[in-house]
Amino acid sequence: MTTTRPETAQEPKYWHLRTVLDDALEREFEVGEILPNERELAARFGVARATLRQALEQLELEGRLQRRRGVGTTVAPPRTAVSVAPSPGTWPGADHDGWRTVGCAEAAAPAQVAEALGIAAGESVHTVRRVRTVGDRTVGTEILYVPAASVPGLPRALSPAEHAPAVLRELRLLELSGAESAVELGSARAEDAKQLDRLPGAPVLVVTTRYRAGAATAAVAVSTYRADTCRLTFGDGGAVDITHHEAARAS
Amino acid sequence: MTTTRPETAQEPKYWHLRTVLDDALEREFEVGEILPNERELAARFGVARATLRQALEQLELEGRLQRRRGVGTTVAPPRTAVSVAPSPGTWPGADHDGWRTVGCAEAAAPAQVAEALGIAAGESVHTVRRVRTVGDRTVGTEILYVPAASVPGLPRALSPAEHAPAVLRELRLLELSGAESAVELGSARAEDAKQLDRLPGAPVLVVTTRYRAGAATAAVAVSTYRADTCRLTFGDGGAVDITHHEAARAS
DNA sequence: CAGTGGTCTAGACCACTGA
DNA sequence: CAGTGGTCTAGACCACTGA
Repeated sequence: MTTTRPETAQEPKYWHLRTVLDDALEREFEVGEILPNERELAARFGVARATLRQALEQLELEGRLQRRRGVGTTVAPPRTAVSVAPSPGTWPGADHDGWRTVGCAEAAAPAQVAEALGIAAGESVHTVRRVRTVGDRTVGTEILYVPAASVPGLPRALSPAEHAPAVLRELRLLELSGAESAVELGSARAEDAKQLDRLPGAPVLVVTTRYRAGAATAAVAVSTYRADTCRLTFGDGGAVDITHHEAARAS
Repeated sequence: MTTTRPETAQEPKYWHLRTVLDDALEREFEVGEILPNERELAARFGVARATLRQALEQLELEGRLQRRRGVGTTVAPPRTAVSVAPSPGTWPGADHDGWRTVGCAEAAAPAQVAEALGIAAGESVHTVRRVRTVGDRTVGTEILYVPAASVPGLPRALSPAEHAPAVLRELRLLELSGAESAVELGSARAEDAKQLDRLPGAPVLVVTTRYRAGAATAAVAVSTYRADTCRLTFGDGGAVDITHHEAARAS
């Protein structure tokens, strides 16, 4: 038996498949086009379906494919650029920042949240839930934690519909002295997954932002974006459009 | 047959397992501690090894576990905070920015790189390769593309050892007018994977940064960080330490 | 209800590590 | 060389979609 590429004999089958499929996608498929089904593709490449699926998973993770149960696998459009921490000096909840409020509650701060906010566990915190949509797609969800102490002027008796707007309005009365963000990889919890139209465990980019007013932390936001379809942009613009995929080929 | 939780009967087994393991890690294990091997764990939970592995993969993706072939699975330490785009107005290659140069070459710009740089394909570009280490761990790799036109004062005949330092030095002579970054999920190519001590296809956070001098793009950097072990920080500090894992529990 | 992707099994064998 | 995680197979069945 001879192999055509003895030097790459070590390469896992699924990784090689990924490359082959990736090239084929670029050459022979249009965005939105539907691929042959998995059983068909596996047979065509002479591998088990599980192996084929490993390759597809990679490509989906990289934003090249989109798979939907009961429907099929399609070629994904380029990732959506989502601007994060857009204009310095801006509190969350500006009028047209792309977010839509879906709920708000007041409760005692769990330990981890309290720690991030620099308050005692159990102190009262407003929890504003928001979703971000681009076109008609939900690309991100967010939980914004605002200590009750940050918004002392908040009226008492608020209707559920008035709660979130009031909290955000009060927040804007504070002078924002700075904000820091961190980005890391996570997996979608059941609730987020449903809102993002993904299965639980889907890879997400988690952005944690701390908003400061004076020396204190006035609020903390935890935002969750679909990792397969989003590219998070920081700084003045988001125009850079070299993807990892293309850059790697170039190297 | 009755299930103890009829309302969660729909939950995939591997997802439930992930949760159970995650709780067990927090309660019964120390950072660095080694877990029972996969065959043992699968037997203990009464699932196939493949199913157990799906749960472990999730936890590794989330930075909770570290798996090494031939060694075992250990509880991972908290993610390393890596500062990205640290001080505004700073070119890459400052003296102590955590990067170490590992090579430099000059070649014709491939199409994608040329486009990002705003130059014609085939124009000459210096390609500086660097790695970033924290402690003795390589957490990131980078390719910095600098058009030859950006560094006109570069001496001719340079020894390989002098090439990269000279390019970075020339770059610092330009006035930096701004920089934009984008973060997205990718998978490690063979070369990056080796440097990051991961297998090909490992999830990485890809940061693409465009450095501007005047209206032109003076350089583009593509940095690749281990997604399992890194948390990328933007802005003044990186002190926010709510992880997705903990925030989700709190919600 | 046909067709799709998602989950799960039981098993074999390979690549790698460190004693 | 024993023990670990990584790869791969062949198959069954489930959940979901849209005609």
